[in-house]
Amino acid sequence: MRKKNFKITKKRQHILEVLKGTDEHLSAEDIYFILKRKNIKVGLATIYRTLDLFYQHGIVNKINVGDGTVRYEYVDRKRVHHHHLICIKCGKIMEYTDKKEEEFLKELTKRIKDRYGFTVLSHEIYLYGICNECREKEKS
Amino acid sequence: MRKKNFKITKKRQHILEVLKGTDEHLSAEDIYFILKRKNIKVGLATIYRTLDLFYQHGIVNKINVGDGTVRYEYVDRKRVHHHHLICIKCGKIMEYTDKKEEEFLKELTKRIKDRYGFTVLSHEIYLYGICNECREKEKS
DNA sequence: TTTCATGCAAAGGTTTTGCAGTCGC
DNA sequence: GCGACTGCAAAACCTTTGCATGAAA
Repeated sequence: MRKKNFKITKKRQHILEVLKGTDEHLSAEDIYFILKRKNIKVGLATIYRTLDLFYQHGIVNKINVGDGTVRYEYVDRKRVHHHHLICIKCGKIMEYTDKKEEEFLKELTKRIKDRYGFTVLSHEIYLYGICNECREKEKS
Repeated sequence: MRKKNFKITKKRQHILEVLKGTDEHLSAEDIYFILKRKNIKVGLATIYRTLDLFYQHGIVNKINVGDGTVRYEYVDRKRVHHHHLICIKCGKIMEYTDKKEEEFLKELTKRIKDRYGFTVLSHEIYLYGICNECREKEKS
C-alpha cells in the first residue's frame, strides 16, 4: 500500500493526527485552522496535497454533502463500515451503522453486476433529514 | 407547488426542455453549451439561477458525484425512484432501480428514527465501480 | 405599469499549480 | 546530494451577486 516516494513527514503526521482525533468531517480549511490553533503552521496547499495523497492511498474517505467543500474522514479499519446522516437544518453530519444494510449492499452489488454488468467497488449513502435537536427546537 | 412570483419564461422553458430531453446528468455549463449549439443564448448566471429555482420547487434533483460540479436531473414523477452508478474509469453516470432497495430504505428509515431520533426525508446512494465498457477495454 | 427575469461583469469561495527554497533519507 | 515536500502567491474553477436593462403578467 505504501508506494515508494511517499515520505512520512512531520506535517503529514500532524494532519493525520487531526483526522484520527476527531469524529467530525473536516474540510482542508478546518484542518488548517485546527493546526494553527495548536501553533502548528502548515500551508493550505500542503493540506490539500496531503489529503489527496491520503485519499489515493485509501487512508481517508471523501465526504461530499454538497455544502461547497469536500470533507474528509480517517478510514479506521477497526471500525464498522458506516454511512452518513445529514441534517438539512443545521448541516450537522452524523454517522450511522446498520447491520442489515451491509447484507443488503452485498446482495445489491450482486444484482447490479447481473443486471447492468457494473462492478461495484464502493458506495456512499447519504440520508438527509432533521436531527433530534433541530426537531426539538422546532416544537417550541 | 407553483408559488406566485415565479414566471414561466422562454429561457426557463428552454432549460427545462434540455433537462427533460436527456438521460444524462448535466451541469450548468453543459446546459449552457447545449443551448448555445441550438443558437439559444442564455447567460450562465441565468442558468444557475434557474436551476436553483427548479431545485427549490422540486422540479430537478441535484447530483453530487464529486467531480467538482453540481449536476442536475429532471424529476419525472412517472418514473420509479432511482439511484446512481458512477464509473471511476470514465466518469459515466448511470441510473439503476431496485425494488428491494425501496423496501430496504423504508425499513432503514424506521430504524434510523428509532435509534438516532433522526427523521430521514430523502436519500442519495452512489455506487462507484467499473462499467461494462471499461471492463471490456481493460481485458484487451 | 409594476414586478420579476436576464446579461454582463465583477466578486466570492474553494482548490490547484508554479516555483524557489527546504527537508528527509 | 537527490528527490520529494513545503509555502507563498498566483491562477484556475465553479458559482453567486449587483446593477442596469428587458420581458412577463
